[in-house]
Amino acid sequence: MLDIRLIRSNPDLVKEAMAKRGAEVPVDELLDLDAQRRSLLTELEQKKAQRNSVSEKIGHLRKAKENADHLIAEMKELSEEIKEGDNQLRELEQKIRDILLIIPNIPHSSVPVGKDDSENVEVRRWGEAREFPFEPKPHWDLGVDLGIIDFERAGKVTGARFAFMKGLGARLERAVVNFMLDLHINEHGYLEILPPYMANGDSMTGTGQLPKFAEDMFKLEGEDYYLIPTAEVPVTNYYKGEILDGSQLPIYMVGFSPCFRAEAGSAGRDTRGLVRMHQFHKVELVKFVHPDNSYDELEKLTANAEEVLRRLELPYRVVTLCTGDTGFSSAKTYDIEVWMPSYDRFVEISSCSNFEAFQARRAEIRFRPEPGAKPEYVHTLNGSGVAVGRTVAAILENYQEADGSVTIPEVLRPYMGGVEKIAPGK
RNA sequence: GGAGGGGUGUCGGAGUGGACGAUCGUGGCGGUCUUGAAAACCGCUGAGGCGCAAGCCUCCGUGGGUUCGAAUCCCACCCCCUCCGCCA
Repeated sequence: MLDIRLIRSNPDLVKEAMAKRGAEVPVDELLDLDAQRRSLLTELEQKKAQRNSVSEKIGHLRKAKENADHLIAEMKELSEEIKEGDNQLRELEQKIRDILLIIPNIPHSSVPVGKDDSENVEVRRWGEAREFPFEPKPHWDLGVDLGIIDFERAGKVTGARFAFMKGLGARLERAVVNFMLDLHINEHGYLEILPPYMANGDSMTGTGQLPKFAEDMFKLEGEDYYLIPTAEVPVTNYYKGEILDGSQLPIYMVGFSPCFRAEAGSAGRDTRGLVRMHQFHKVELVKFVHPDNSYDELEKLTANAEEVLRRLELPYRVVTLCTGDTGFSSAKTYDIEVWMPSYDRFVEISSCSNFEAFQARRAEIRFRPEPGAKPEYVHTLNGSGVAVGRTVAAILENYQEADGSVTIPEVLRPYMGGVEKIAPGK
């Protein structure tokens, strides 16, 4: 959510930013509603001040056993007006909030202007894509042939875009999770969080999934509970409505959770394999930081996510998303893309964003810079550290051998009980 | 799921229709005293909105309602605690 005061004082800046994103936003309507709200508020406050002082007077008269009927009659009328005004005000505020909640964040000045993902800018590359002396298999064939992934039975038991992981496949997934968590906890200084896997509508609004992206989520019937699309939701909302002590910042948290996504509108895309599932695991990095250094924190967070791929020795690149491709709540996003041989291109495996005060304002997460000072909004950041299913897919594909086996990356072997290879027929 | 109790400021805990944005204690900050510290004493100490300011308005779990006036009365919902049931 943007600060209404910014929109009021600098509407052109906001319009320009929205144009860069390709977003249609009714700024003028908003300003008109805001002006109405402000004049109504002034009028109402005057009336309330009068009501308060006269009501007090009535109290005094009553105590003194004097007659106050004429004042009461007068106040009855004023009260009616106030009630009506309050209703109008509530309506206006609702309309204003409804609009504010669908306005995306303003892109940071360093974000390249562009219309879609074709205009994202590569900032660095790491590792070399392996040359295969044989035709590499896609991970879904490898997984099925090795007997470690079963898509077909998942289709029977649940439906499309689900999978069973079996045997060493399940173990590999678990190893990847533990490796990532240990790295971020022990070496990068994050606090481990195991969050709830459902969150209420208010939390979903806080991080920006609602109201615009309801169709992307699974909702429990008859409840205000949604399956989380990412641990970002529960972990960021952990401090919802709170005022933190400035000395606590920065706060680093790493949450592991399954993620549930309806994938509405992606019918026909990535229908095979582990890349686009209704349920997948993700290790998510979340930061609450001082506004002055949130961009340094974004660089560090991205580096923390990259470290996962370096240790797994998976080739990747980092791109800065352009204005048209940057997510709704984000001011700046780096995507990390891993090399996927079957796609013959890089595939997104992490998305690292600085939301500045956008989420903090929605979720009311503030900090007090100094004892006694006024609270300010924190800046929130998050990034996948990284997506587990896609990591497993990338390992299978990049580490496959001509005989259909898959070598386990060195760093994962301790987590696999020393297993070095997953071979067919085992 | 059933029965009962409860949600008030950092925390504890008063307050059952008007002088209560809220007694008191506690914690925090500042000061007096002291060689220093502790103790004692004095003062300050929630959030938000509008305003240059003075000041005004709103907020006692949330949302409605009654009333000239609501922390206080009524209704609904949420959360917490205790007991029972059921489970992992």
